[in-house]
Amino acid sequence: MREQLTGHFDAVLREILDANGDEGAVPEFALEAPRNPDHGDFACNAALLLAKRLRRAPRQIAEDIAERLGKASEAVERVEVAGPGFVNVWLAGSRWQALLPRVLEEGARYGRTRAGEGIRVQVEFVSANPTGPLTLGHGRQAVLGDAIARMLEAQGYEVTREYYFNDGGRQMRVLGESVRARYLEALGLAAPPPKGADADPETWPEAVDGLPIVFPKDGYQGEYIADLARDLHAEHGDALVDEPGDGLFREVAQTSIFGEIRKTLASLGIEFDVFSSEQDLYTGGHLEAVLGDLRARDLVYEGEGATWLRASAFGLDRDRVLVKSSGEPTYLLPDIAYHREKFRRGFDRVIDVQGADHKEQFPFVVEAVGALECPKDRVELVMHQFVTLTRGGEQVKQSTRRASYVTVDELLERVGGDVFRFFMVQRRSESHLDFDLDLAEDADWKKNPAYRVQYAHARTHGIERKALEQGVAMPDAASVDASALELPEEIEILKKIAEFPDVLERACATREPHHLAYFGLEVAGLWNPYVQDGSRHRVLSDDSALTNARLGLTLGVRTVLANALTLLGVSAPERM
RNA sequence: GCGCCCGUAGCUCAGUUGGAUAGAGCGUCAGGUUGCGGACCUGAAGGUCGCACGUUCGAGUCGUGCCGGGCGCGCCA
Repeated sequence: MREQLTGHFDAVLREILDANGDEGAVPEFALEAPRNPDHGDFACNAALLLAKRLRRAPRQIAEDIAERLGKASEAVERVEVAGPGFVNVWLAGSRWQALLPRVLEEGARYGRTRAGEGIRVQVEFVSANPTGPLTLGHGRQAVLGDAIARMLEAQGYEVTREYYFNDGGRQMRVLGESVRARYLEALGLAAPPPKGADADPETWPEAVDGLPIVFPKDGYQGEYIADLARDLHAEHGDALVDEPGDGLFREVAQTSIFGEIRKTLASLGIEFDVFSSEQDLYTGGHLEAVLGDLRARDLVYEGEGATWLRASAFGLDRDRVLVKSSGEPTYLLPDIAYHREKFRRGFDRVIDVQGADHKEQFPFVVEAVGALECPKDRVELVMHQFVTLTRGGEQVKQSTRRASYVTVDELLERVGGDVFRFFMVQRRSESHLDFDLDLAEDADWKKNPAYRVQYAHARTHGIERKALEQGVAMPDAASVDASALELPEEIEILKKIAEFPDVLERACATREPHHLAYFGLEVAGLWNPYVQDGSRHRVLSDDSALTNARLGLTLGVRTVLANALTLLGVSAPERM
């Protein structure tokens, strides 16, 4: 509908420019639905943009546009010049009503496009190292990344969801050592690390009660580590006393924790297509290759016993270590190698979803792969800020170090996957997210935004159930006739339904799924009061034409709500 | 100190490539309903868009400088 009108405007502006002997291009004008309905269905600012160029008053140009436009299209019911020179357009009322058969026809496809057909895009997200359960930050990222992937799929892109984890470096060794320490504690051969006031590792004694503290100072203190150690003790007795932390302990811990992470993701309904590990890059010889290629471009040098990336050559503020003096790579080198592999695997577009704490390092990776002839402008970063948890009006303190943080699992247990997802995706990703646990646990659909949208959807099924009880058939695309929809609130709902494709397109293009959440809330905000106020407009009445139209509206509302919720990974229940 | 993000109603937050009178939910207040359910309706108040300059027909939106909050600035990942 808007495309058509844009075309009309384009043609009219061409005429006007020609009439003025101006052969320049038609300016990029805006044609949008104004907030204020008194300003028409669409408003165009073209006259304002042309005022200077044509040296005429904007209102005068607007009058010209309005006059020509009226003749150009039958879909236009009324054109008006307003304000400083806006051209406001009213479409014939039937235009909105004519939308309904199309929406019912397309159903789950409504809003989808094929814009991305044949384009391969990788979305890398979560990518948490298997050293512990997923935190709320990971949870936000999981929901965000998956929603972005879903939106891209809805636009026809060929999407690969990928999870990358570091299993080659120090962190995993520390993990193994932590489990080993707990194992030795279980055997009575080691003392646990001090707690409470003496918790600072720098002040730990060598031994307590004659037992050495073998727990690493930067070890993982979570209870799950002790659980793993107890399991190993139960299975192997004391047979592992001489086992190094970096061996069996590490492997068992990694496998077990990764299993838990995947279980958490599965309960959120998230499945990855590919898991990539740092270890694969080692065994494939990719690190040496990258290092050699960077060296060939004089981007690597030795200093202080380490190997450095000459990042200052890219205009970045400092150089970075690629290989430590110990001979071990930092995370940066595998990261560069990994990103080069992304392009070698044929992705046209690469999206990295990461927490704000990783943002600083992104340019180093991008510039490095760019120097290796990769199309660096096709890598983009979607950054998200952290999550805080509020309960009873107070922030719940989270401390990774003391392993006293709320996990995704714990929250899922309390509020369920749908509420979790909706809350996590409701905010712009670059804003802090305050997860209000009281609100999330509130079962009241009037208050809890996730339920408000779901309930609006369930209500459309409630109406259908009642219709069937009364022997009234639901209309379909062929039998629906929306012309009886004349009330302002009904036209408003139709307009909102018409917006959906634009909302999806924008949300997808900007990688901002929160627009879909707000769209759902807006639809619910129109639909719930409409249904509630059955005294003024009952859907089911004696007037069969009106009933048909309102049932059609019901199905239209259902369609956009179901589609929006599905794109967010939130279920669209038939009853609540 | 430097870099990035944020600052909009009492609270949590939206605000479409710069557009007309800045919005939603919750909370507050005032009326109306109390019929069965966890979930009733209507309306109102509430704003110097952190501050100040600048860009222009027009700034919450763009630029510069301050103020306040968060994150980052390792041979950690």
